[in-house]
Amino acid sequence: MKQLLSSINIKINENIFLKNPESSELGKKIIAGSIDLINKMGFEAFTFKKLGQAIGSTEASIYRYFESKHKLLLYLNCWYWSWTEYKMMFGLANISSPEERLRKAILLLTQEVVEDNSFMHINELKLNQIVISESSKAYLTKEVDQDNKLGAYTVQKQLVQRVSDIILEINPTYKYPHMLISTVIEGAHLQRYFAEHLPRLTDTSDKDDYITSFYTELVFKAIEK
Amino acid sequence: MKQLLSSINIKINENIFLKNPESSELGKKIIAGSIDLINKMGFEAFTFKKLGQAIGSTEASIYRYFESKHKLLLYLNCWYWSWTEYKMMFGLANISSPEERLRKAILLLTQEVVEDNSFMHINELKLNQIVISESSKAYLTKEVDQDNKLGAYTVQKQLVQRVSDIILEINPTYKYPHMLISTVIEGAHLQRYFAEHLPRLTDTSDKDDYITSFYTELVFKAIEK
DNA sequence: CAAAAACTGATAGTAATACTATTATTTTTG
DNA sequence: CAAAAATAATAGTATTACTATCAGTTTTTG
Repeated sequence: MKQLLSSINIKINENIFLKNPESSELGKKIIAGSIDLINKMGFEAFTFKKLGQAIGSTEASIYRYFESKHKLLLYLNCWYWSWTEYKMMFGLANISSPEERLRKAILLLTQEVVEDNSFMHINELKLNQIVISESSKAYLTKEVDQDNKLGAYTVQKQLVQRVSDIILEINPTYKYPHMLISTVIEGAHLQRYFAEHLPRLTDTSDKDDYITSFYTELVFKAIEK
Repeated sequence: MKQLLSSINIKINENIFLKNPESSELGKKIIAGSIDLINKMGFEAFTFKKLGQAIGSTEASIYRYFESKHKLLLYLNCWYWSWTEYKMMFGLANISSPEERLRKAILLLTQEVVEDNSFMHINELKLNQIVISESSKAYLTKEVDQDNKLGAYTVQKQLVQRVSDIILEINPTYKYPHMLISTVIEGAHLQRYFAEHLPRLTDTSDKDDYITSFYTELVFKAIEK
């Protein structure tokens, strides 16, 4: 898997950047550095000036890659979901039972990212943290509709569609497959955040992965005929 | 209900404001005006200067009520959830069946706010929109833990606890009542946002309230013994 | 009812942010 | 190796998120 993934390069919608960060060393430093910095200081406090200092470059140079820090966040978000989609495609291949495929899909969507597959310059662990804490800021803005037109959320939609299709394979009459899956995706991230910062909004345990268990059970009961 | 609610005044945690906005005309204008403006332009573009202009006052005067626009958002959030808790308390009173209480609770948590009970200067409809689009920004920050210590999220926690207790009344062995309810609360808001801006992440229909139906079904199936 | 206290508005000021523009230098590539 | 492209260095602008000061007005309270 590690080998396999490392040889694939994740393609990001071209509308999101001005110059592809994968196309140069500086670009890669911008991505790696931003993952680091946003994780450390939060998206609000993060600036291109600070990023420039951190990676030994300048504000102006970074602006040649991304129009704004909001676009950079869209980029990271896109990357994360494309990466998740790849993991999903490989993870579900060769599983014939739709129930097993669904189970695996939920696992992939809800489990904690622990190992760093070290996708070159991208630390998936830190990126996962960012997606948990910051990604909703990528769409909860007055520019959603514009960004949506640019295709900034296409990958998420695809992912939701893909898993919804599995649900419909199992129960073709289930009425809310998209709602169910988007509830699981966003919910799982939120529950991880709550577990760390607002534990009374969730149920925690040291044992196994409560979050995955909860959502797996939830989905299978929901779609039961 | 309208009469009843109007006579109650919602008490907000004193740590959140510098001076209680309920204590003066200017304070009330700040709240009413901010609900209006944040709704119109989004939290990011909203500033105290613009608010001052909108309500015929000044930036400096507003800063005497709230330390920052973030604190003002916490205030609006607190107000909304306190209001929801009141609606819940009245709505659930005298219902003896825990199943019926749970059903009503889910309805109150997931339904669209349509009428404006006109709680004096507060437009609940607009406030509901703000909570949908902006409230996650109230906790997805690097200051969560501090704000949590101030008690900024106490009402939400209480609400989750209250509904969890109903679940446990129905099924005392259910393992994830808090996760289930916080998933419903946040999920319902998110689904409304998706329905408006990212419809492929949800399932829509013109007919009845799909969101309430979905979450009601989800919860009852989840807690089945 | 007078003095004190609190409140508000007006104005000014600061450091930082989110950019844009210009030019010089370095690197790439044909 | 020359032309083109990319980057660094620097400067500049409007706006933001505040803080500070002060004077006039209202409210409190002894």
